[in-house]
Amino acid sequence: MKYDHKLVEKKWQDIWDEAHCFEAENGGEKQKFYALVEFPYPSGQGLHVGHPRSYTALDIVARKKRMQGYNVLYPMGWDAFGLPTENFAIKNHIHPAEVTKKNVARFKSQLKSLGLSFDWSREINTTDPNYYKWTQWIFLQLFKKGLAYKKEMSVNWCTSCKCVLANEEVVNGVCERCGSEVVHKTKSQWMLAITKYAQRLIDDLDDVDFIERVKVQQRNWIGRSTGAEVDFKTTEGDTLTVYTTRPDTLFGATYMVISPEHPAVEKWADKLKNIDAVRAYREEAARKSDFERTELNKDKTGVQLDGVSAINPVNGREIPIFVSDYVLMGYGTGAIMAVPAHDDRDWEFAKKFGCEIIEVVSGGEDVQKAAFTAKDETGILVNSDFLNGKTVKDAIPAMIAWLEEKGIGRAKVQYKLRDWVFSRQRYWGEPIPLVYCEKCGWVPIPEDQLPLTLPDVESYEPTENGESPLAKMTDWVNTTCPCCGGPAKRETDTMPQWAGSSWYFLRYMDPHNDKALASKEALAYWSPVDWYNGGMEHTTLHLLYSRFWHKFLYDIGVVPTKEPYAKRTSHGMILGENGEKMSKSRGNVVNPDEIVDTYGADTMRLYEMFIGDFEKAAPWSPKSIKGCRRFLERVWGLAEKVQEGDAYSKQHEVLMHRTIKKVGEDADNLKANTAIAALMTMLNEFYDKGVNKAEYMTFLTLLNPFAPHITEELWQQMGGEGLLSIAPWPTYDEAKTVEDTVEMAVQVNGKLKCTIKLPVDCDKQTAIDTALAEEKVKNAVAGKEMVKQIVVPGKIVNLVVR
RNA sequence: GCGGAUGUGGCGGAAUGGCAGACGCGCUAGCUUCAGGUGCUAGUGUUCGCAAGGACGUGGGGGUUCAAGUCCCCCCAUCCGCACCA
Repeated sequence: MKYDHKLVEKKWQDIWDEAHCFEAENGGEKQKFYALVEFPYPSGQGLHVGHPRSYTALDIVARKKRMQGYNVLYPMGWDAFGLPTENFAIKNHIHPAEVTKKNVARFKSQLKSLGLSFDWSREINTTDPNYYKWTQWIFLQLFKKGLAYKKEMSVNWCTSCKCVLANEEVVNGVCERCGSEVVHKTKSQWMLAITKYAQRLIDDLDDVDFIERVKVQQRNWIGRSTGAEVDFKTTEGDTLTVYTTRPDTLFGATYMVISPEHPAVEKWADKLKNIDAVRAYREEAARKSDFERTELNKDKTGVQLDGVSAINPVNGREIPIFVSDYVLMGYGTGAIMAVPAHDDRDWEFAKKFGCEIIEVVSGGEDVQKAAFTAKDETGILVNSDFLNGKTVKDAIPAMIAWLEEKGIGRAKVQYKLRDWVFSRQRYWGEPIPLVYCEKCGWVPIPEDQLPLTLPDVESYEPTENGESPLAKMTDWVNTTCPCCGGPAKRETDTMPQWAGSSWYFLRYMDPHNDKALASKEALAYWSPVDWYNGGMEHTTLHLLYSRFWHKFLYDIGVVPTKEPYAKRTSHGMILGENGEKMSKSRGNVVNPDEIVDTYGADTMRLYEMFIGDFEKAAPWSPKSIKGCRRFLERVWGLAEKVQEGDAYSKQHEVLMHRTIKKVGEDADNLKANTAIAALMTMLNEFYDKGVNKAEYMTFLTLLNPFAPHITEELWQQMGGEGLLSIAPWPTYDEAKTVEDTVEMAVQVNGKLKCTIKLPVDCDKQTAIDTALAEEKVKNAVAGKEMVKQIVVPGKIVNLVVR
C-alpha cells in the first residue's frame, strides 16, 4: 500500500478528537506539566509557516511528556482584539466580531490540520465577553490599588488619520497605515504603574529558567542605574533637582540643562527675559517628528535662560541654565547638571555654546579635546576639594554622604522603564470599566456588572478629534454614577492589545469558570507554567507585561506564585527562501496549507524541526522538505520488511538503547533536529541490516511526537495496542548504550595515523601496544624518542615523539 | 555609541577539550527507465600525486595544551535589540 498522507492524517485527527486523548484533567494522580505557546492573533492572512515552528516544538515536548505519564496541559486560544481586524472591518463594513469569527475558524482548521495535540476543550478568545470580563476585573483591581491612573501624556498623533497611534504603529517616524507625518500631542491617558514593580521584575529573573538573552533584554529594558539626586539653588531662590550617576564630578558641573517640557520654564516665566525664545524653542522641539528625533549625530541645540542661573552647591559658583532637547523630561528629573569634561553629550554642547570645561577626574587625555568618561580605577579626582586623590569608585559614595549630610542630595535608583500607556482610542478592544462623575471623579463599575460589553456602533472610524469611536455613542457614554447616582460619562478609550494576553495562561487552567478568573484549586494545581515558548519580539512587551500583572495578582492573593513562567525559550524566525523576512511585498511567503496538502502535516512538522537550530533564524528550503518526505516514505516502506521478534536483536541492541536516550534528551532540549537525525540514522541501519517487530515498534514510538499521524497508522497496522499517542515512552539501559568493542583513534604528535578496535574496558598499555603494532604508527615513530603516551579510554591514543 | 548574538563544505547544519563536517539537501557516476521523474548503488572539504600517500582546513592573528571549532587575549565581518536614559 502506498503512503497516502491525506487519508492517514484525516483518519487519526478524527480518532484523537473522538477519544479526547489530549484533554488535561484538573487534578489526579499524575504529575502535571503545563506547556504553553503564545496564542496567535488570528489575522486575515491565515497561519504563517512561522507559527508551527513554535507550536510543533512544544507539541513534541507535550506529546513525549504525555507518553511518559504526565498530566499535560497544552492549550490554545485567540488573542483577537487588535488593529488589523478593526481596519479590515472599517474598509469592508463588516463587524469586527464577524471578521474575528471567520479568522478564528480558518486558524483553527489550519492548526488542526497539523495534528497539534492541543486541548481544544479549553480554547479561549480574548474578545469573548466571558473572557474579557476578567481582563476588566483585573484592571479594576489595579485601579483600586492606585496602579491605574490617568495622566496627561505625549502621544503619537497621525496628522492625516487624525488619531493616536501606538509606538508599534509608527514606522520610521511616519504612520504605518497612510505614511503621513507623526507628531507628538498631549492627551490624557490611562497609565499602569509598572515602574512600581521595576526592581522585582529584575530581581525575580534570578529565580526563573529563562534563556539568557531574554533576561538580558528585560534587564536592559528596565534599565536600572544608581546615582544621586542633587538639589541646586537658583539665583532667584528656587530649587532645581537633578539626577546624576556621577555625583563625584559635581565640582566639574559648569552649567545645567533642563528639558524643554520642564515645568520650571513656565514657573519662572516672569523672571525670564527671553521667555519668548524659550517657548519658541519648546514648540519647535514638540513639532519635531520621531524621524528627526532619531536622526543620528544630531547637532546639539538649545537656549540659555536669561534671568535665572544656578549655584553649584559644592563651590558656590554661579552657573548658567540652558533649555535643550537632549535632556528628556521622561527620565530622572528632566534636568541635569552638565559636566562637559566627563560626559560626551555635555562636552559636545559645551563646545558649541562656549561653556567652561573643568577637569575633575584625571587620567585621560586633554579634556579640552575630548571628554574623559572612564569610571574605572584609572580616574583620580582632582580640582575637587575633599574628593581629591580618590578613585571614581570611592568618590561617588563620599560625595553622596556629603550631600546627604548637608541635606542637599540623596542616593537614588533610576529606571528607564516607563509606566505603561494603557489607553487606545479604538473600538476593537476591551472597554475600560470606569465612569467619570463630576462629583465623585473616576468611579469603577461594580464588579457584578462586569463584563462591560462593547456596544454595537455604526462605524468604527476614529473621530475627528482623535477620540475613540465609542465617544460618538452618546447613549452608551451617558450613564449614571454608581457612587452617587448622578449623571456620569463612561470612559470611551479601550485597552491595548496587550491586556488580554497579560493573563490568558491563567484562564486555560479553568476556562469556563464564571465566579473567578480561575478557581483557587486550578491555579494552585497548574501554576506555574512549566515551559513557555514564544518570540523574542515579545520580550519587552507581552512577556514583561504579563510578569507585571502576575506579580500584582500575587500581591492581592489571586495567584499562588510570584512568577508566571518557570521556563522561557524562544524560537528563531523562518525566513523566505532568499534569506529575507517573509512578507507579501517580498513575494517570498510560503503557505502552510499548500505544504500540508502536498507533503502532509507529518512532513511539514518534521521539516520545520529539522530546518536547523531551533533558536536561530532559518531560511525555508523547498528542496530540503522533500528529504523529510522521503524519510517518511522509507519509514512506511520498512513496514513490509519487518521480521518477527519481540525483543531487540543483538545486532541492534546498542543502537536501540542509544537512540532512545538520544531522542529523549534532545526532545527535552529543543534539539529536534538532532533527534530526527538520530532517527534517520536508525532507519538507515534497519534498511541496511534488517529490523524486527520490537525494534520497529520502538522506532515508531520514538518518532511519534515528531510525526504523529503516520506512526499511529503504522502502529495500528503492525497490531500495536491502543493509541500510540498515549502509549508508554520507551526506556533505555545506560549500560547498553555502549559497544563492547570501540574504535579508537591513534595519533602521533596529534596527527591521526589510523584507528584500532579494542574492547571498551581495555587497559592503557594494551592500547599503546596495539597502536604501536600498526604499520603506519611504526613508520611514524621509527627512530624517534618517545616522550609521552596519552590514552583516553574508548577515545584516543596519542603518542608524542621527538 | 551601548548591549546581545553569530561566523564550520556548494547549501541547512552536527560535534561533554579527544578521528571536524553526523543527518539532510544538492551534485557526480552507475543501475532501473523509451524519456522525465521516482527508486537503488557508489562517491562527494581543499589541494599535490598515476598511485601508495602527503600537505592544508572551522572569519583573521596570537596564546594555553600531548590534543583547540570548542578555553584565553586582540582584531574583522554580519545580524538583532536599545539608542541624547545624564
